[in-house]
Amino acid sequence: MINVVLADDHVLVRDGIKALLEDQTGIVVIDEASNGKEALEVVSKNKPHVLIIDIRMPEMNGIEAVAEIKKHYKDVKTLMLSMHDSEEYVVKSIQAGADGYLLKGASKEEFIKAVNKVASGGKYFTGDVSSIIMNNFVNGTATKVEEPKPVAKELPFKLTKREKQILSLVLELKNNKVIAEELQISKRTAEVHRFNLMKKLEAKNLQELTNKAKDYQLI
Amino acid sequence: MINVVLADDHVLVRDGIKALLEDQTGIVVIDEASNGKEALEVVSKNKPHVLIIDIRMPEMNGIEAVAEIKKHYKDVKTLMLSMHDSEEYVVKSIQAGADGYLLKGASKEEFIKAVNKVASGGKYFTGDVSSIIMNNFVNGTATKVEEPKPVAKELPFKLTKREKQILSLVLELKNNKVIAEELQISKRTAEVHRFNLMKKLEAKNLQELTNKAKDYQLI
DNA sequence: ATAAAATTAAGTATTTATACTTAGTTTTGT
DNA sequence: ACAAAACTAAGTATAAATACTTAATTTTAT
Repeated sequence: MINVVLADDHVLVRDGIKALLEDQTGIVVIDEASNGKEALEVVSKNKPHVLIIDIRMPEMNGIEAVAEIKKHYKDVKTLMLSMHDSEEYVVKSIQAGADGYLLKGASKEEFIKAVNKVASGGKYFTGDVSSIIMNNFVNGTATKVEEPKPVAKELPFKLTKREKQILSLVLELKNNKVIAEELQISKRTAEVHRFNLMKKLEAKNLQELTNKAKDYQLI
Repeated sequence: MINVVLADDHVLVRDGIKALLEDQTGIVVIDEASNGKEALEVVSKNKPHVLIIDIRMPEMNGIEAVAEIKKHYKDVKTLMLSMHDSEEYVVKSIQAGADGYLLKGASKEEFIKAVNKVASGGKYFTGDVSSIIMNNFVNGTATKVEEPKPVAKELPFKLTKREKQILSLVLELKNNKVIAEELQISKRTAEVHRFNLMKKLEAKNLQELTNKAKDYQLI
């Protein structure tokens, strides 16, 4: 049985969520609060498994409340509720230590999934805010977190789109045959592009080509 | 109008997704592929806005395909499809540069939301995989970020001193003539060493040689 | 609409690399 | 001292890259 505390300043919203969750065996709403301060008190009294808390509330907002709670009751899981996918809210919620984030328009199924997930020690952030998370926190190989890149030399030439494409394949040490197959062009064409690249970069072998490509940051 | 390419090895799945998306104005499936290699070709030919790609496929899996595509067609957005929320798949997809991740059980609404989101330059990772993302990539106040472990593979062979010497020159993309001059040996000798290196590392081209050398940390 | 730029690809000759094999000459370990 | 391992390098045949040129399409910009 998962014990839940609901914090939202609108009774209607609390009732709605309660209805949504409670005809589901396994989840029970044991107490409620109508602002952040109250949420703190209720959590300290009841030690629920999960606190579902709205972000915009009077007295003390949900994010501040969660930051406090996470300091003192580390095993109370927290699920943020918000009207919109505000970047600021999402970022601050994560920094505060929230275990999940749902929009108020979430379906019953998603609500239940989220509560179960965070109760069992996982996280649940709705897909609607994934874009914000990825852009602000994740630097996967291909994602940007604004690296301070060294100054590139000025290009005394311009490469066409196709040439850049072929350059990148050449730099992977692929031979013309492979490049041709990959781009669905004739091997002879690949050769021409490679030849033009060598000319433009004034390289007389692959080694020089990679070096210049690095210098000009074509890499 | 958003142009989509679908890659999945099951025709039924493709048909299902197509049906799901196409009665929605604004999205059109312009081509299909049944494995990763084919996906590469189709993408190179059609330059779609979005590639929806299954992860488990024969020939070349979806993650490898996306990694390739992201290198050469940076503005083709990619949406991964997977049966389950496998940690490995999610992590590798993000590292490959995927723009989104959906489970096959996603609703029509979520599908359409995801396609629109990635097409417009955003990200869409379903809530079901948020836990994985948070645990692996996000270091909010309370989450851990793990260091990448550079574990070298065990060497199933031994390189001689001379071979290591020549390997390092080969990896600098120097040709046999240059290497021979540098080491004051005959070009033919350099060739033999290079040949033996290729054999030992089981590489069939320079590209594979550099990759294996990296794997075994001979670099 | 049309000129300029880009992409495509063939032709030709020369140089390198690849894929081996064989084999003579050092080094090195015990 | 002596066998094993390492280094050297030639032979041969095939495949690929290099270094160009020419030129037919296709795309892009004005």
